[in-house]
Amino acid sequence: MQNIENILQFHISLAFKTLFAIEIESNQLKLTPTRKEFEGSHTFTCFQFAKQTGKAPDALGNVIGNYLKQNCSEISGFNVVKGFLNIVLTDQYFIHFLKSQAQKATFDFAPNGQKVMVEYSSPNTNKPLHLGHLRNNFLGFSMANILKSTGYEVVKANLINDRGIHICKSMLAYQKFGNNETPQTANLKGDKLVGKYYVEFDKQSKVAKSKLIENGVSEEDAEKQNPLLIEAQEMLLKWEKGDTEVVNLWKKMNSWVYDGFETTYKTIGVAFDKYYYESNTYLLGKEIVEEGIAKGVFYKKEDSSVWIDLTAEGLDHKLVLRSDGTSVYITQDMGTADLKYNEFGCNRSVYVVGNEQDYHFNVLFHILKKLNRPYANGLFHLSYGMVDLPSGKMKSREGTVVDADDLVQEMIDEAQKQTTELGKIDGFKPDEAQKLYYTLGLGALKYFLIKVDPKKRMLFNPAESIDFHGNTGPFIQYTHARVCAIMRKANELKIDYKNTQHIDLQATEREIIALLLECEKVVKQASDEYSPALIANYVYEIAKTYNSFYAAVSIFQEQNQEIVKFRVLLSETVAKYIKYCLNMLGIDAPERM
RNA sequence: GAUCCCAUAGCUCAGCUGGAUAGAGCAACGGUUUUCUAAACCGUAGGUCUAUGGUUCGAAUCCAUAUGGGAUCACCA
Repeated sequence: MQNIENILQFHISLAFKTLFAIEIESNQLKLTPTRKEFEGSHTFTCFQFAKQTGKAPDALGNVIGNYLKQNCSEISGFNVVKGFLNIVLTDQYFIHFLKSQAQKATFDFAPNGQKVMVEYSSPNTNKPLHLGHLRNNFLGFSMANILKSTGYEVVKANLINDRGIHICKSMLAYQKFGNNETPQTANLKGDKLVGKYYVEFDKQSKVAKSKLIENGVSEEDAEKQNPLLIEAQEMLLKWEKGDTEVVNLWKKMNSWVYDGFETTYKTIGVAFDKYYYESNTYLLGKEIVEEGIAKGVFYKKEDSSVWIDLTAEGLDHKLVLRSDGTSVYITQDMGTADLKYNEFGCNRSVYVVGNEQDYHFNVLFHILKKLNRPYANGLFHLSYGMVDLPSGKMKSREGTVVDADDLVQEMIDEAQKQTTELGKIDGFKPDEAQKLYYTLGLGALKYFLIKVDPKKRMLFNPAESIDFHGNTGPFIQYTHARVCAIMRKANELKIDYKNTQHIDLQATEREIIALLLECEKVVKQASDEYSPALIANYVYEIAKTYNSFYAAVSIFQEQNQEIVKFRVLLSETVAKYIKYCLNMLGIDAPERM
């Protein structure tokens, strides 16, 4: 069945052609949802066509409205208010649409033959995951689901930053102060144990630094002369040379961290198809530098450092290789981009990375375009804002981070508290109840982090637990569970709702179906614009409108059996849409709560 | 110094590819349950859309400038 918006646009375009001999492309005719206070579901704005048709907006609306009413069987009527043509669809069309949706096994788009990689999470192995990582993980996982739903073949990748000076800091502190403790002996998750030594390094190096300053060394020199930092740098050199002792320690501590991360990933419900490790990729990209010089994209300075001039793009001159021939970050990112493409051949590639790296990715993408990489035009940086606390930015060294595992547990506990208070788990087995707390706690957390436009920074107040009422995950989950209760009763009563006949609809019923008509467009937009938030806000709209309907009418008390059937069908379809949308966000839709 | 992002109700956010009287949730106040799940629903109140100018039939939305907040740019990662 063809999309109603296209049908309307087609007929409006035809109206312009027939009535005014004006050719307007269908997709130039913008339709907006009709405001609630007017009758209709789609609105066509006439102002912009007043001049070329020589008619006042109101008159134009009437002429087109009449044409549509006579020529388009999906339209039952129209009204014109101050130049806005509000189009009223027939109830038959709404019901027909509902029935067609009820038959669908899935709302996924047909495969489009394109392949996309979504790189997200990408943690450092020197400290545990925190709230900021959760935003990244939920956005990335959700984005992968949305792309998959719109027809892409998706590869979820995690590029783990497992080497570098920050890792050596944890290693050094462990070596000095760790007494060979292990996650088992310390009874700590592996990532937490390693993180503990990262903090310890910072603490000890501050002590060492202030001692130097006491002895008359300047602030700046004390930083450079700090013996702990020097040792860490030496350790990094040893690692690069493959020193057995250092490498073994590195392997041991990283394996602890990976165990810890896997536990967290499993809990928060994210997964990856491919892991990349910087220890394997940090040397990549040098041959691309050579290639770039040969192509004249890069230039070499006298000190043999290599640069790119991006002033024409409004950026700067940017270093791509140091004078000593060693890589910088962007060198390996070029190499990794090639590696990914050679391995998976994705024509699109999404990097879910915080907005502090906006400039970096801007440069990287410009470089890859200049190097004529076949995948260059499909690159996208899904940049997201920081999660701030009321006190400001989270800082791991200052202990002001909200730990991911702790927060998840708090959410589950809060779900348990609220569920128990409401007395909603009668008849639940203990493990079912536990699963529900988990589903609701995670649902609240994920929705909270996803509903905000990714590019905006957002505020999290630890003093106020994340809400379970209003515009929240549990509200939407609740609506789903409500419908499931309806369906259980409908099945009990053996209502043959799939076979619903044509009836007259209520305004609120039309409103719901009009929303469902929007779904495809919203999902497409979320996919094209890389914004899971659009789906979050959309599914909330559905839940809210359905709850309004639910309170306004009675389904099973209704005398007319055809109306009962219709309402059950409407309810079932709403539940399917809610579940579909929530699942794209990585949120489960419970059947009871 | 340069560049980028952000600013909407007391709070948290939608709306931003120009359209009708700027919307939700939370918090506040009032109401709704012998009926399908009240984590809900209905209502009241709450706004100089940071400011000024411009573009036009029409600006929260586009442009310019200013203010405030954040981030980035170094042979750092």
